[in-house]
Amino acid sequence: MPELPEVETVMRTLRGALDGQVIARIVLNRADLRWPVPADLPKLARGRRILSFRRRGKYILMRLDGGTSVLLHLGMSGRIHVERRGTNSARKHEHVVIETKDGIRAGLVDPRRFGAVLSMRTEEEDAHPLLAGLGVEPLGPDFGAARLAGCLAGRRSPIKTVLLDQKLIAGLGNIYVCEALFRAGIHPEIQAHTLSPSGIARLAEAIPAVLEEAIAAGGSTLRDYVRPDGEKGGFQELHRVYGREGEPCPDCPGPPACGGVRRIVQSGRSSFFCPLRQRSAS
DNA sequence: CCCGCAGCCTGCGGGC
DNA sequence: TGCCCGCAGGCTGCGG
Repeated sequence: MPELPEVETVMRTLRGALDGQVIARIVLNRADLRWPVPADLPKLARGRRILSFRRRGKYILMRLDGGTSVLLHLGMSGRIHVERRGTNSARKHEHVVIETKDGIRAGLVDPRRFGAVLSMRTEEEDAHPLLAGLGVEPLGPDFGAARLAGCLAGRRSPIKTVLLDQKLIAGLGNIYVCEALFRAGIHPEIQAHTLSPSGIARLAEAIPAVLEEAIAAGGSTLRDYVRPDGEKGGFQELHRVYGREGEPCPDCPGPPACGGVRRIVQSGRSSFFCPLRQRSAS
C-alpha cells in the first residue's frame, strides 16, 4: 500500500506527535509479521526517550536514547493510528502499540502482516540488511538525470519494472511509477536501456515532482491507507492514470483520441497508461 | 548478474 | 443474500 509519499506522511505525523517523548511501554499483540518482531523490544524501549525520526525508502526509523533504533515498515496494508490514550476504540489487527508517558498512543494495524517492526543498534542502521541495499532517494540531492541514467543502463527489463526496483531507486511503488511515466510521456513496456537522454531527463523531473505533489496532498488513499490522524490522503483525486482504466486520458482533448486509459499487466502487476501520450522513449 | 514469477496474508468488490 | 474469483499500494526467494 504505502509508497514513499504515504510513508513520508506517516513519518511526519509520528515525528510531530512523538518526538522528544518518553516511551511508557510497547505492547506486542502479535509478533508474526513479515519477520518476527523482536521479543525484547518492549524491554529495550521502555523508559527510553524518542530522539528523532527519519525515512529511508519506504522504511521509517525511530531513534531512541540508549542507542536503539526501531525500524517500521507498513508492507501492503499497514497503517499507524496516532491518538490520545483512552480515546481509541478497539481495533482489529493492531499488532504493535507504542504508548508514551504523555499519553500518546501509536498503533500499527496491518491485516495482511506484510509489514515489519524490527530493532537494531543506531550506529548499525545503514548496515541493516533491509536498508543497506537500497538505492538512491528520489527526493534527495543525489537524484537527477545522470543518476537515473546510471540506474537504467544495461537494463533490458521494461522501464516500469526497473523503476519498482528498490535497489535502484528507493521508495517508488506501483502508483507513482505509473504516474511518473505518464507525466514523462514514456510507455511502461519500453526497455529501460533504450530511453533517450531527453526521455531520461523528463523522467528525472517527473519522479520527484509527482512525489512532492503527493506528499503535499497527504498521500493516496485507495483502500487501506489513512493518515495517522485518521484522515484520508487526497492524492488519489489527482491520479491521472492509476486506477483509471477506460477513463479519458486527461491530456487527450475531446472524445478521447487515445481510446482512454489502458491497463496491462507487467510482472504480475497492473500498469496504467495513455497509449497516445506514452508512445515511446523519445 | 539479470529477470520473471510464486508466495506470503487478509479483505473487498464484482459477477453470477 | 451468498459464494467464488480476481484483485490489491511490498518484498523475498527461487528458478531459468
